Amino acid sequence: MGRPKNFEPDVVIAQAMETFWTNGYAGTSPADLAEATGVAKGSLYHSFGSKRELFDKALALYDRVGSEVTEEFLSRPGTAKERIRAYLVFLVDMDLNGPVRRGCLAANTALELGGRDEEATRAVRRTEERTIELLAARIEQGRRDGDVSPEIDARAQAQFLMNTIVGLRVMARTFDGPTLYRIIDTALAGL
Amino acid sequence: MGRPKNFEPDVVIAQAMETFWTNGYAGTSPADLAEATGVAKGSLYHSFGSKRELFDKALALYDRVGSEVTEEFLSRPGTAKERIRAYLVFLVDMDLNGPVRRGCLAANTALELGGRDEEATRAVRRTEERTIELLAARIEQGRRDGDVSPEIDARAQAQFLMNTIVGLRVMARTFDGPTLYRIIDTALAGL
DNA sequence: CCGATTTTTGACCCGCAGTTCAAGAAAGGA
DNA sequence: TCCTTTCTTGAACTGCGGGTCAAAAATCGG
Repeated sequence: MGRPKNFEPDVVIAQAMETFWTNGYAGTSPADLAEATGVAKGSLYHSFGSKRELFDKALALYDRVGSEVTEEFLSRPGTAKERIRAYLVFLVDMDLNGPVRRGCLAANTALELGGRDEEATRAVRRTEERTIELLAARIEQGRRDGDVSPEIDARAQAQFLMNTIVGLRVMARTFDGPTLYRIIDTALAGL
Repeated sequence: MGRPKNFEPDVVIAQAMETFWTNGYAGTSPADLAEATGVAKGSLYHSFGSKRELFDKALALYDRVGSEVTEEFLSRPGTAKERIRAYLVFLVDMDLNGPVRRGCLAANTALELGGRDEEATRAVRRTEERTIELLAARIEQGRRDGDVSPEIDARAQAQFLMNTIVGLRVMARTFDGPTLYRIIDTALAGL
């Protein structure tokens, strides 16, 4: 009972995520969120409590969607190296083709709030860990399939790739496509 | 003539740099700068014009100091791989040992202002380019010395290393020392 | 010592960020 | 229909961020 919500909370969270992604946490005002979602400020506070709590929901959504995309990319047919390259290229292209280069929400948050904000730091780390797991699993599978050398330490390699990804998404702010693609090639030379 | 300045502009810029480095551009208020420098707000505005202009000076200083340190590290005796490893370890340790993990001012700025702020983006890119040059030159020298394979493309390798550095300085916000050192090892395996 | 020049400084201003709130609107139940 | 509950919304409030200013304080040349 009571008056029904006249918006889909999940949709609003998704719109908020986009806004935070583009403008950063501090760079997004309640007014921005109201405009982006079409929901009045007061109503947002009523439903989500605070800007901060809404941001947490946005981070969680980003984590879910991100790991789905990663899984999807890595599970398609091909060698480990091929699939991982396709994934990295996809990430870079996402930045290059967008109207604004916004990088990775998790990495952006790590830089903006990392160390200063307990909860945000944990959320970011969770997202990174999960990606590392997925990469490590795919490399492991490559070893079983025989397209990855048994010398390779899957987890170490996955952590290194995670580092490369984070780097790329920051470098995408300042460097051009060819340079970024060349970095991908060099990073994957060891696989 | 006129009343002499009560402070060393270079010292104030250095103190401002530290503050921006720790708290970010948006996260640093004029009041913070006044407290960090011991100079009253009005006086800072009189001398530097605006928060933004002071930040530009801070970025320029960071660039100068950074390239000196890089040069210093790479020019010591040893193979290219040894010297570059020492440099990467130094950067990581800097973050790990500090009271707060603040990463790299240039990378932080790339994320905070990159794409949105013309001047800042250029400054960051300048710093990154310079580092790449220094790394490429050292690798080139390694090739001449015979400790680097002639197969290696010095510039591509340098860009890749720059990417690794940027990644490390973001990952330092969320990951522990051993993981970061392992990433360095993996990244340098190809040299 | 006086005026010209340059700094110093806290007080002051404007606007906006983040939040709260009171009044009203839309449901369902008795 | 009226009451309760839940949601909606713009108005209003508080605090602070970035910046300006007027008056006082150093310094120097004449």
